[in-house]
Amino acid sequence: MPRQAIKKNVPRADVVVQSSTTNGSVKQIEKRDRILASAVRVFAKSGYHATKIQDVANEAGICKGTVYEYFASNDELFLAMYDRWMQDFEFAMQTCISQSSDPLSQADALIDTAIEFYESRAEDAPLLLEFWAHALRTNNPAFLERIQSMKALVSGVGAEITTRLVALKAFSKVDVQSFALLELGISDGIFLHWVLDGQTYSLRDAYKFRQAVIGAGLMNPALRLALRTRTSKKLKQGFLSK
Amino acid sequence: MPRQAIKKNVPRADVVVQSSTTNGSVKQIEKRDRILASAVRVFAKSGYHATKIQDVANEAGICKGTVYEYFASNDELFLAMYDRWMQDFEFAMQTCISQSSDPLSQADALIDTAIEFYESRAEDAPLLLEFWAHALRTNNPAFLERIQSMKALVSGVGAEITTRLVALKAFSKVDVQSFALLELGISDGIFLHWVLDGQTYSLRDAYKFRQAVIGAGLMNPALRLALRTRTSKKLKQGFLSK
Amino acid sequence: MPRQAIKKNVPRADVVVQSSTTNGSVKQIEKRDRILASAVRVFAKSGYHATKIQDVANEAGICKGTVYEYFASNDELFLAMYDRWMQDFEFAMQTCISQSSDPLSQADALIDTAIEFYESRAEDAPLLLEFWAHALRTNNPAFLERIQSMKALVSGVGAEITTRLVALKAFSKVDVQSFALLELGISDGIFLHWVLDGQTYSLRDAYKFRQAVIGAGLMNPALRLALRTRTSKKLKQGFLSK
Amino acid sequence: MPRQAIKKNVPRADVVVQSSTTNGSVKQIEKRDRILASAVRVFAKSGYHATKIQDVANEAGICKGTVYEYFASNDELFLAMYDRWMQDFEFAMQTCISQSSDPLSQADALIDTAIEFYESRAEDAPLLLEFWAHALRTNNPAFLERIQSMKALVSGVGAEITTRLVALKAFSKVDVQSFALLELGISDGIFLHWVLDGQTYSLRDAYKFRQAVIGAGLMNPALRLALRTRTSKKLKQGFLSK
DNA sequence: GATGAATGAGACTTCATTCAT
DNA sequence: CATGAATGAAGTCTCATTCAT
Repeated sequence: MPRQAIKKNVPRADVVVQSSTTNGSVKQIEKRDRILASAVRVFAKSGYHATKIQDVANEAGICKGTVYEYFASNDELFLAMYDRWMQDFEFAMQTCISQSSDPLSQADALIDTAIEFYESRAEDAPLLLEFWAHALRTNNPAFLERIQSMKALVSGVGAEITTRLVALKAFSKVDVQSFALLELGISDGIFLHWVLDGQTYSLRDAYKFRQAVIGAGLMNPALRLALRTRTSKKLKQGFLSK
Repeated sequence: MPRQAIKKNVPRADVVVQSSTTNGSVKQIEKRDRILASAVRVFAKSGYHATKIQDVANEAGICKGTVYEYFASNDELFLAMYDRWMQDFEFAMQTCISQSSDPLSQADALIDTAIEFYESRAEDAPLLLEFWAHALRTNNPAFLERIQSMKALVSGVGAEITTRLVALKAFSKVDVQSFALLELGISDGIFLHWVLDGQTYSLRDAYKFRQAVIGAGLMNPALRLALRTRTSKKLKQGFLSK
Repeated sequence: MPRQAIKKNVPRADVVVQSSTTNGSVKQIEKRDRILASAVRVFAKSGYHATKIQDVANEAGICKGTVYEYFASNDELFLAMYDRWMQDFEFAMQTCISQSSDPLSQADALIDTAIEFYESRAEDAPLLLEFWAHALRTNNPAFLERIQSMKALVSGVGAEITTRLVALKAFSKVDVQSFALLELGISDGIFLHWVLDGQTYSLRDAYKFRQAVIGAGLMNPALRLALRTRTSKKLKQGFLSK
Repeated sequence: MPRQAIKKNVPRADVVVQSSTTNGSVKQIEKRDRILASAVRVFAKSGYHATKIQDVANEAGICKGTVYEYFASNDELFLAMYDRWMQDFEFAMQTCISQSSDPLSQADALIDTAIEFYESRAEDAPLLLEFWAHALRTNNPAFLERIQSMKALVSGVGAEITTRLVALKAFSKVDVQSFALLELGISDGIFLHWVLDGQTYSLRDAYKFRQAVIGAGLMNPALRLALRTRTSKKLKQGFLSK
């Protein structure tokens, strides 16, 4: 069935619970994973546009035609890579949130998740930018859709936490959707400049600095007072000092 | 002068006050400008990677070879486009800053400049993302250099204003470099998501919302109190409501 | 294996005795040979500089891209053609030399080899000139290297024969290296003018005439006397009479 | 009259005896000469095929279009260059011959002329090879015609000298046409290898060595005896020793 | 399923030549 | 006459995609 690569179903790695009769499928899935992992390495090294199918095949130690058995195009590889990432991110986020029921801790944990996620993928960071840029240009709507659903997910979680913080009077009243979206923008903006600056400072410090600034903004006076010393110290220190 | 397109001197548009003896130069500059303008239109429509020199030539109503007379490559065209933008942005920023000597007004004005700049170039917005992504991938260091110098310029202005706000005790003490860089990141992050969201809400409202959040964070208690009503209203309203 | 045409191993045609397991390789080699043969035909007809990859592909009945699978450039094709020639020449020379152990006969045989080689490739003759001219101009050092090694080979054989002739007192004492090099120059010079003259006379006659002149020069008096009649006849006859 | 460069008559430099009314023509001729000289420099440096009209114009300090005023094509420049050379060569040869009436001295002088001519143009040497190669390939018959007439001239002179040497019984009887042609081939063959060898030895020594070999071949016994010591020394020494 | 040779559309770039100024 | 910008044909080379083995 070599001729229609596109027909291959695209199984989630975590759904691979297969009966013994679909044994062959397991192998297929493993191979698909191997190709995808190779693609990410090549993408990360050379960038999306400079990556040729042949490069991916070489990296995976297979031959060109075989890549087409599993992925119909570079675009599909790129999407699958994003899916894998976002799966990981979602998993990390859910794990993180579930550790605590206190919204303030959860807010912190959410940011930590983002930091760890990005820092652990520092080499792939430019790929995210390329993904965004590509999503805006390609005719394939799947790209923007993926981004939208990821945004919905993350800002949904953020909005929920914020809602609870407002309910607890820890935060001023605020349009939670807007605030969650703003937070997302801020996070990605910091990330963006961290990447453009060649990752020359600590992403964690930058995020913590932003928390000191933003947090201070919405907190109620009592809470702000309680955190004043810590906040003040962080503000004065910045995130650029070595 | 066909073989060294790169050597064509690249005069600032605003310096083109030439004596009659440099007549030929003026024509060249005008042609270069025309090609560049065509390129931007094509880039904006199809994206950087999908744009072929032939497309630019068609758009400009000239033939392929002529494009090469003025720009050695697509990259050069892309850089020139960015230069033109940044020139415009710098000019707008300087004009804006010089309107007032009050740092609070200047901070507002700075943000207004950014808003107006981006909104007036809404169609080209994805190009900025592509520029960033490309800068991280190409071997041509000029791309990242351009970004660095733009960052230095804007964050320099921001840092100066912040320094004065801190000196006036309007703002809490803060590492001004970090804060200026954070502001830049935040601005670009909001812009990024505005673009990814298909520019479906008002960029201005988003920026104003962010001012309510951030400004509230660093302001001294008196100032915050004075602005409380306005801030509170903005926070509650968000930027997503139509 | 498309991206590194150059890496294709370039087996000597006479070594292609392959086990059945290297079946694929044999096919590749055959195809390479077929392309090369086509290239030589096209080169011979139109000349090196006028030959486009597309022409070679057309002649071989394949498409452009396929040529690039086997040869990275026109230059490589040209070199391979020369290699093939020189392989053939070397083989013919070695065969010829080994037929006899008498140096005088060997000297004759060597010249016969050259004559037969050139005459049998009369159509390709201008290509040799082009190869020389190109070797002096291209940045690719392989061209001159090939020429040098061919010169070393031929003049080495010539020097050895001459050394033996001198040892036998058949020839006057002479610097054998210089003499061998001179012989080579003379041969190629005659060939050159034969080509420039449109191959309008017999190359063989010209070479024989030259033997009468040169041989007469170095031979010892006894030998010269013995050959006088034959030599004298050849000298009087020249090589231009039909 | 810019449109038909080809119509310009191609005056010999030595024929420029013009009335004052054709004053402009003198300037034209001078300019033509200047362009030609520039062309030779560029040809010599980069080779015929790598030379663009623009390069010639740059070297001459004029602009591209002007080259076309004087030469319709690169080919015409190449031919003109050859003409200039051959004019010089012819002049040198005639001068040289006329210095003496003794054919042996004239034969020597002829060779000296060739040596000096080639040595003084060592840098241009590869151009001669390119000229030959090009002559065999181009559709323009003028190239081969030029070569033929030069050959006729030189071998004519050579034949005349040889005829006289034979008449004087200094040389054995020989077909003078063939011998003259052989001499020409030998000269060019030595020259050819001298160029291919990177001009690493003395062309003069190589020519003198060849004279020892060839001269010895045709000379009558008495003459040979008279020159024996000199000849023998040259033969032993060769031309490769430093 | 895997392979990798073949394909050929298509982008890049160069440059001889023209021609308006 | 000189200029040099414009032209566009022509060649190089790449690589996504197909498909026979």
